[in-house]
Amino acid sequence: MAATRQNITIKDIAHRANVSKSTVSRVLNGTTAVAEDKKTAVLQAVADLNYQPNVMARGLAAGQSLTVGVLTQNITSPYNDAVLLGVLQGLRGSDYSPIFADGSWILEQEQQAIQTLVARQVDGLIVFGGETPDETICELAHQVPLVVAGRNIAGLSNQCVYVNNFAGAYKATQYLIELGHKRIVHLTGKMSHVDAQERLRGYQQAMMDYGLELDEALVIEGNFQEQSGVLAVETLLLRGRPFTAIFAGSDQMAYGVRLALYRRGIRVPAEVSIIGFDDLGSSAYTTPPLTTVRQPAVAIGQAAAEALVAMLKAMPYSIPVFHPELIVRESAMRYP
Amino acid sequence: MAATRQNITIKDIAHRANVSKSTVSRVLNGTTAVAEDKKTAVLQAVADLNYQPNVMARGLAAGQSLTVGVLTQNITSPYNDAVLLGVLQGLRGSDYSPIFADGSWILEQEQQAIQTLVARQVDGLIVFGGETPDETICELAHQVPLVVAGRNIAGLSNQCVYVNNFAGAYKATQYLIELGHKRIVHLTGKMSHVDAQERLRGYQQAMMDYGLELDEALVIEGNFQEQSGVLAVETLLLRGRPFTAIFAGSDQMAYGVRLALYRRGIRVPAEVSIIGFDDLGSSAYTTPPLTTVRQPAVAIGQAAAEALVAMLKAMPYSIPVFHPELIVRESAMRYP
DNA sequence: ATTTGTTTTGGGAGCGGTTTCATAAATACT
DNA sequence: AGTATTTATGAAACCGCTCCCAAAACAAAT
Repeated sequence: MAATRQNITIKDIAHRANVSKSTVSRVLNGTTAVAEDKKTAVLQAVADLNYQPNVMARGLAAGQSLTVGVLTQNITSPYNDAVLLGVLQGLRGSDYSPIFADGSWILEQEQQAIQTLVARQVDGLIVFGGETPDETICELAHQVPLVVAGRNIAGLSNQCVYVNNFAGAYKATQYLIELGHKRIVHLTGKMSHVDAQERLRGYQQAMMDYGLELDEALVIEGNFQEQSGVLAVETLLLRGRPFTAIFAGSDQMAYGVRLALYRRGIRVPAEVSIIGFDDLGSSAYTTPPLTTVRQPAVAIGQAAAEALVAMLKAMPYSIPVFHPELIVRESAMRYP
Repeated sequence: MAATRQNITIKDIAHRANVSKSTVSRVLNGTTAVAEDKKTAVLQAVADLNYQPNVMARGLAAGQSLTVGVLTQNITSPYNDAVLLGVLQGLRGSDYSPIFADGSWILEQEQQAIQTLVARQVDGLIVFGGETPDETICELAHQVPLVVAGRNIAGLSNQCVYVNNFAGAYKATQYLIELGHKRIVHLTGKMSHVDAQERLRGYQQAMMDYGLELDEALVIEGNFQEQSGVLAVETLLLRGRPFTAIFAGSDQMAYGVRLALYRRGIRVPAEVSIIGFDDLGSSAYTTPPLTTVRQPAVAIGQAAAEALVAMLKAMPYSIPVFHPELIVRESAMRYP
């Protein structure tokens, strides 16, 4: 029933079952064969006393904590949240519990967070993005099993789970082009993030492949957030360069773009097409519903967690490749 | 620099500083006065060896784990995420680290999650909503310090942090009424949640206070998610009862409502006004920007965490009262 | 029946800290 | 100066569990 707080130990049940502590430990962990009768006696005692092993003692003795550290980055975007949810799901059922520490995209705080996690003897680490340089992470990877989510680190790519941003951006751009658009704006994320860089590359490649001009004025740097979307539109309008479509590097920015256009009375998609990136839950409910590139956020988190658990059990694991998928809804249409 | 994995113990630094383990422990915890010279020697050794105390060992010995358990409910809604972020922030700086377990709004799984947490000797618990009956939580509260977020439990209200849903709903409805609306729809959340019940009450009270008819047909049960918003509008239209405004029990449902109306070509707010509840980040960027009742999600989480930490330190604490605030944007207007 | 080989089982030494207790040193008091 | 107090410090017990090791129990083989 209710969790009885702090008391009965392995000793108690050893006594009650008339065996030694060692034997109790054995049946509990299944490390060695134990006579059937003693086994049931132990199990009975465990049930009777509602025994719960002390995880800390176990951890101390066995040298592992059965926890995995999760280094988050200021959980704030719906996308990250979804990945996190995936992690939780992926861990469920395993014996591991997640313990969080936040880095807030600030190098120093990240280091601090990692310290905290390591001091807590986490058995493994899941690292979300962050500002920590690749080499530092590689180094860290030698000291503790780790999986990186949402970031691809050179020399560690078999421990990274991410989607091909380049391909996703390419698809989005290609889609727009094939709809007849020629003056396509790309609103990037924060360019210090690899994701943003890759998406820009995908956009550029698609434009080039289709023989379209790469106009500098059509690329605007945002920061993944809504507000930068509205700013971008204002900048664009100010510049006066014509455009018929906007490919935003995140759904959130697409929302901002949408609103700014709405404010100016510019119809979507009749006058300007919009396409986003992420496919947040609410993107299916914007007006009009947003055409976007889906990143399977939950699946990514789950894969990361499962891979880590497999690593910890020294079992073979493989990280699936995640392909971004174009979700066609109603915010983009043929031009002219 | 990099976190050195698993090795130097208190013994090492005791040796290096030419003192006993006890003394090291003392200077580290400041439990007893220690001669100045030995103290600096210890500190020096700690610095030299980059010593990190083993949290599990410390926990075992001291009988506390310096972790707090967080019982989440299927992190999935942006609102919950924000509260969670607040918890993380509130814990930062304290010595406590959060460890998560998810209940998914499923009673059985919740129990399981709580078990897990308790087995890990968490020093305190933060409980998010959930299906666990009030009494069970009260009982639990006797066994482990705990704070409840987003739910008000009778007889435990000084350990609950939440907003006054009734007042928030009242405000929203009142606002609509004062704009001249008379046929106001209320789209509720899942009625098994107290929040939804309270909001409904607030709506009803406001209607009554202003002498407006309480038409059963104008109340529709949703489930907090977007889809139930579109369903609601369809139902409404089918019923054929006229209405000029919709007060949705969550922003997400408001999004759904907005889309359904858009589909039917019904203008917002010209023909129908919409008002939501929560004030999610993206609600400022919908078209039109959503008028809604703000719940200070992050602050709530933070308050919960801080209160818990205070409890654990046996310090006096008080949980601030959170007042929902009406955020007037553009989805509601005067009628006629 | 004795020896050899296999399981089972209990005893006990850690794991890395904290904390009680007793001792040694330092300070106070008569 | 001698005794009573008050610190500062180290030794050792303990937290609850795992796991090595050797003793015990049982089987098989000579």
